[in-house]
Amino acid sequence: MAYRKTPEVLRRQLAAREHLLTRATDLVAETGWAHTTVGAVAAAAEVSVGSVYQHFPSKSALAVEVFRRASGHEVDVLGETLRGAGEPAARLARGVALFARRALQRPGLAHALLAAPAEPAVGQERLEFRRRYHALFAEVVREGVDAGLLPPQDPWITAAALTGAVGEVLVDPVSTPAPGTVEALVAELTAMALRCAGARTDS
Amino acid sequence: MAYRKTPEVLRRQLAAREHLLTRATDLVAETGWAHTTVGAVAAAAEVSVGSVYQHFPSKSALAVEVFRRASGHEVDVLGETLRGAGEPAARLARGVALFARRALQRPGLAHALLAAPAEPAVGQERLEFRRRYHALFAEVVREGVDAGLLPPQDPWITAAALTGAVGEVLVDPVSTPAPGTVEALVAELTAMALRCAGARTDS
DNA sequence: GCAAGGAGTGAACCATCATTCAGTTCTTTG
DNA sequence: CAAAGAACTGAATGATGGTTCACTCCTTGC
Repeated sequence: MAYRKTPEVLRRQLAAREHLLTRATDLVAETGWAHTTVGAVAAAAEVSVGSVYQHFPSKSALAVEVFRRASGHEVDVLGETLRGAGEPAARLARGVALFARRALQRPGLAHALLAAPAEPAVGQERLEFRRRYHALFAEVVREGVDAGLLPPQDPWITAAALTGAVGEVLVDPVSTPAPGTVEALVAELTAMALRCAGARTDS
Repeated sequence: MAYRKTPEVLRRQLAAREHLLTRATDLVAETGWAHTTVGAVAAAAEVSVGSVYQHFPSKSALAVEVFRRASGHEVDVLGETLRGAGEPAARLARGVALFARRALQRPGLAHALLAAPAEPAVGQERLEFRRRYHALFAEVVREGVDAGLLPPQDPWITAAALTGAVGEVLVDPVSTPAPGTVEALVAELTAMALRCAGARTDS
């Protein structure tokens, strides 16, 4: 035997894979899924088209991994906040604000993850992650209802509304124009979320 | 001159056009935009591919018209209800219920219109119609706020949440399984909408 | 240095569709 | 019925973009 994979080679391979993923994510955030062709990703990562297939079995697989990474991170962050300390309503408010603020910081990526047209495999993945968002929101709402802090309601519907509301705001490119408007928007969204869940705003 | 268009011929042409549109709409509702190719539409309408181009300059034009017809009808119906008689909150409740009920009656079409991946031209149209839905909802909310019947709020955000919430419920294929569940779902959605706008539910 | 074998390359290949157009069929009118 | 002029047809065309593969370039271990 004259050749064996060395740790150094493996490290380099992994790095190349990471590089492809980050460049592909950037591309998706900037241009959307439609413009993210294999050729474009390869060019952005400064490798050949063929090399992409050394790391991913197909374009779909690459796209799905891009989606999973970005979305997974959001779910984790949101989950941490929603499951944190404090009363359910307070956690809900913090979660919505965090979710919205993060999305508004990276509008392109948020749009790609939540709404932009994508190939079927990514669409499937999107459904799966939407379910996770719903589950997280629904859990907090359920807690609030069970503790008598929120009025009786179907937590799943409320959760869907919250996800949908934030998503809607992002889908419309008319929004997020002035940087100074962000906090006002977040405040309005949070207030809406609390009303939506039936929390007393006693403003 | 040996040939001139006869009213009969014009009628037949118009009928063929209508036929194409209805079959295309059915196809989109059943299989989504991706599977709705020119060839598939032609086959469904039992005409040749070339004939499609006698009625529409391009596939995009056909798709856009399919979308406009279906969505336009929904906007009209919703607008009528939201601008009808009664207090803002009552109209809002009726509008949401109507919107949801109609969507749940034709889940495939609703999904195609609100969420399914589509070509850019249709996506653009979708944005436009989403804005119309928002405007309709926002108008009612604004009326309620101005009349002091609803708490101060950004009507646009509330409208976005309402659209998003109904959309979310439809995007998830897990929903709308049992036919008997529809009314319960509509009731929950309506209650959520009223909370969302800050209307007193005084249940 | 060198043989073995993987990694990297990109032009060629292939599949999918939208679109066109030369030929055919149908309608109208004299 | 015949000529004119549309409407209809579907195979050919063209564009796009994912996938492959014969080839070159590196690394490794002797």
